[in-house]
Amino acid sequence: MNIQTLLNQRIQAAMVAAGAPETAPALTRQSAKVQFGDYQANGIMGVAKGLKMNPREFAQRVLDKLDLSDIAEKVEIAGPGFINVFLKNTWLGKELVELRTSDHLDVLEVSNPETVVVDYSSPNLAKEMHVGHLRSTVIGDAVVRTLEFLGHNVIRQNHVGDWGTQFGMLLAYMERLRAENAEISMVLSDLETFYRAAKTCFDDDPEFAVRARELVVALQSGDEDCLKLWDEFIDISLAHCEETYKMLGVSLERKHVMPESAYNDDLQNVINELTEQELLQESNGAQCVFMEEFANKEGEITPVIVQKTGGGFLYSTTDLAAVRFRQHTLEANRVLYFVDARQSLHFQQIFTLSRKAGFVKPETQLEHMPFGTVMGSDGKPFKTRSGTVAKLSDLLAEAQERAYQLVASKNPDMEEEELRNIGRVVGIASVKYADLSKNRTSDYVFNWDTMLSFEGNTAPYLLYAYSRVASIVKRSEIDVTSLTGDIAVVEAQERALAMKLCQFEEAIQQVANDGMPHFLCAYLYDLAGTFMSFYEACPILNAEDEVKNSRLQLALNTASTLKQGLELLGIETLERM
RNA sequence: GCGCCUGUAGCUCAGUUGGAUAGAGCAUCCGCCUUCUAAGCGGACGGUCAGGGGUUCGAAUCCCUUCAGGCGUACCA
Repeated sequence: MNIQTLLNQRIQAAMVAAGAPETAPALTRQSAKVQFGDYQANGIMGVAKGLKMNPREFAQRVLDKLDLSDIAEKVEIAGPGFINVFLKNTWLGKELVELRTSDHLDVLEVSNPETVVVDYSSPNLAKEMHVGHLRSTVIGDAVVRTLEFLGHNVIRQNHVGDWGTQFGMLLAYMERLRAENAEISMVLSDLETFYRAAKTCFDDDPEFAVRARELVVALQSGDEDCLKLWDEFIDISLAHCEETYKMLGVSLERKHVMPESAYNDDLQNVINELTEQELLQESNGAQCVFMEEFANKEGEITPVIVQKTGGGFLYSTTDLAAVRFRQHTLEANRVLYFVDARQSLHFQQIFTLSRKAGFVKPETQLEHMPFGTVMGSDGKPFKTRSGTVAKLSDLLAEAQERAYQLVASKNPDMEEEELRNIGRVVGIASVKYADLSKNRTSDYVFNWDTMLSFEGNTAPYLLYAYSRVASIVKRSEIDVTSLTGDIAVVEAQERALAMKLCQFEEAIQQVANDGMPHFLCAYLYDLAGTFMSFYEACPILNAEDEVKNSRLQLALNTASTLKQGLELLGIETLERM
């Protein structure tokens, strides 16, 4: 149930009936304050102006055409011309019974599912995943889960970097180790060390550097031995990624990997098509596209280089090939790119060029979902104490250890095994939630203490709230599937909780539209807080039968909404903590 | 130089696309455990929304400008 949409449609229809143009927006929103009711329509003033009418007078005409008596107990005109809607408690109660008996939290699957291609995570396989990959991976995964929950056809694309000059260096080092009869898979168990060792050889040993360059050429010309070596490296590196995904609880699998190298055979075709369409222009030996959209005031254009002097291709070329693939083979209606904000210009260029070249249909949406940088407390990009970029797996291990210490200190009597599991869930959840709960586009400061705190908008608080609800449901010893009867919304805290529960769909709709999971986080935090207040004020298990039955259903709805919401964020829940 | 992003309470962050008296958490202070998990709840304090100008019924939000910071800007990705 999406109350906002429902009210918006009905108010808008009333506005049209009252003489507004068809396109006039009702702008129905959740009310800013309790005294303004549950929902407010903000569109009246703007429309009245267009009609050259007094806004309050027009609001009255709209009310004359608006019948909300089935769901609202009061609809009033307020201020300069707002329409405030106060929903009926009985209606909320009925909706909550719907919610409880629905297997989908009463969220309607979209009637027109889209094929949404989501490009996220996309680490470079030359190195291990580090903290810089956290945001794309975690945010992308939350959006993917949300889109799927709403019924869209989602195609994950892990556009990993598996090609380029640095692989020559890595392959040369593998070759050397092999000559020394070292066990390659063992040496590659720590990719970070491996990379650094290879780099040292490359910098210090001229012979090695020559060999590295030879291997790049061999690799790109399809030399079989070289490809075998490369395959082996890629396989091990991907296995590292998968380990991290598993640890993180991210839904990416091997089948979602669509590496850069997969487009190799298509790159020349991209150039050919651009040539045919007379979009290409040679400049300083490179093949470029000059688009007036990227001109400055003096008319100087920042070009897109699609082929280097000497014939080599670039990431632009690969991205263009990927756009074509996603349109023509995957048949995307919408393509989302969860990539660092620093690549904004690059994507603007790729998207604009893709349209000019007809690589996508006009109605296909290409959306860059940029995100900010994870910062240290010094305000600079997050590093470890030693000053290196933090490996993601190390970071996650530390999170679990820190959470374990916390949990163990609060539960001295708990079994070690359970403590470890709670530590694992809370630690991972804390890192993910700290990231997800911030506005995607801004930078944020990485801070262990705040993310692991039980106070405020944090994973521990939400997990605790969930375990509290779960505990109530369990203690009731009632087969919850057999619950029947009405949900009576009486006390203020019951009403606040009821209202929140009915707004789940609105929150996830925002996540799907804008690719911003922090809307769902804010919602869940609100919901948890509202439940806590209800929990303090309204006894559940000790209440009389009918009240108990009603409140238990409220608790049950809270539990399932929290659980589902966290699941959409890719966060596990705990029945006890 | 040019372009993009950011600037909101002492700190960390929201602010539903232009709506009503700008909201949370932390910190500080004051209350609440013989009843369902106090890892909790209730309350208080705290603001020139970086500065200035403009647009209009109405601006943290849109436009112009100044300042401060970050990032990008022709053959890395």
